[in-house]
Amino acid sequence: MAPRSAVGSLPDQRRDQMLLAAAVLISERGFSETRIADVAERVGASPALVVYYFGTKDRLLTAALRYSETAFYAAAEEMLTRTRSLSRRLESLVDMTCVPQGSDDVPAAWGLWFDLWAQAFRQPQVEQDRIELDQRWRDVIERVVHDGVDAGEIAAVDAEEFAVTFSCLLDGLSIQVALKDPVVVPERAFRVAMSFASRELGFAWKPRSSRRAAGGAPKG
Amino acid sequence: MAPRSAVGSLPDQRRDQMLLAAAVLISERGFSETRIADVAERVGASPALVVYYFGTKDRLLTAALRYSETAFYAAAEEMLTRTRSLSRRLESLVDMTCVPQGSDDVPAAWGLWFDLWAQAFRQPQVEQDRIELDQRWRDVIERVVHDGVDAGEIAAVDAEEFAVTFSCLLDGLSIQVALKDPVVVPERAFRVAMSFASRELGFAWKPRSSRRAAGGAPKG
DNA sequence: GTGTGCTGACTGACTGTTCAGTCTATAAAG
DNA sequence: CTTTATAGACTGAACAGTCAGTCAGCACAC
Repeated sequence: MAPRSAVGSLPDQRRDQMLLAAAVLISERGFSETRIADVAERVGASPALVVYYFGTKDRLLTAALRYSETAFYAAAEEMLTRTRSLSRRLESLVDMTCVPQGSDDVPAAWGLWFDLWAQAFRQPQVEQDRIELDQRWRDVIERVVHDGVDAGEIAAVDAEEFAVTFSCLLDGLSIQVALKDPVVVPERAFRVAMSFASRELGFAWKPRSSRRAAGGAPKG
Repeated sequence: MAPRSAVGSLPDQRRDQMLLAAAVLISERGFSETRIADVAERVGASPALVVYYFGTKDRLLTAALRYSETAFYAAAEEMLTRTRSLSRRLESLVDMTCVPQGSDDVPAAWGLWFDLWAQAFRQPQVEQDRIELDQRWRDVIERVVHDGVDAGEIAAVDAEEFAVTFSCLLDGLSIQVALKDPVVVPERAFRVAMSFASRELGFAWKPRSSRRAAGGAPKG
């Protein structure tokens, strides 16, 4: 099927398959409800093989968490290379966190965040990982702001302080959206986040009349 | 020990003991890591008795979640009766969410939030409960703002919009604090939240030079 | 004696992990 | 080219521990 020596050995592919499968399952069912037999079945292998690769269930699941979060940030940074305008960039960032998306590629689904937080709250190792990941996220925001200043789109501001505040606001908004709060629907979360940013940074922004239909993720 | 017919029958007391114990344990270990036997041991009863009262583990745990969240909002509303000034009220609300507290009375600890969210994301019944609870929280904020307007402390604003934004910001900040992010320490979370509120609502607010040492709560 | 609070002992199901051993492929030896 | 050896990927089956939930019955109140 796949060219053998394309990139990554066969075992490496297996590993990634398992991590992806685990990430999807965690997102759907939750960390503790994910059985290693489930992961095995999803990649067409025996449970023993999963253990063979990861040694223990915990290591598999935390690796899966890292795997997909890393993918999420990679996607964010990749987006920045395609988009240059400050407002467009911020819109994309908000989209990534506050708008339902059912991509199978990047299962940075909300379910994962909840379990990542719960895990980070109790496991020191995960706690450290999360801190680094979140710092990276704030760095992305900060850089976007600095670029906007450098490009003359906005006046100078305290980018770090903005990044802290904005990232927290996004977290809070995405929680409401993820938990289907009828008051904080995706369009509103988007509008709240963007109008906050435009107010704080001082650029003009108007909500588009109608954004992409607020559909549930495609899902099954 | 306790007067038998003080308030609530003996069984009612038992029930509450169990709910409290369960809440504490969930906060410490997490929802799925909390065993019926643990709860039983903590109240000095047999595991069978816990089942006798709640029928099933799931019912116990979700009831415990509801129990402590309700207690949290009750405490918030009680605070409002003691405090009248807008800024003081907001400070108290921020304190309740963003400052570490180890009260045994109100175990609305952060661990519970993470598990409540994870549960709400997957269980429709819990989802509904959480929505109602959060609406209540926004109502508290909204009322505080309205009172401030009525008392002439601030000019009229869109209180509902503020409540949505502010509650989300608080959620995000409290996550960082709970997960011990070195960049968002409690004092900073407090300052970010309050300066946001003062900016949006238009009242004067200055960070106190040094707030209560960022540390352990008074404890029992 | 009837009901309620309560328990100890038990079990049935689940599931992470182990292990002995199979299969395939590449490498070395003859 | 054939045979043998070695390693790594992989599996089926069993093990061992955990735990939610059951049940028969005890104690005490009314």
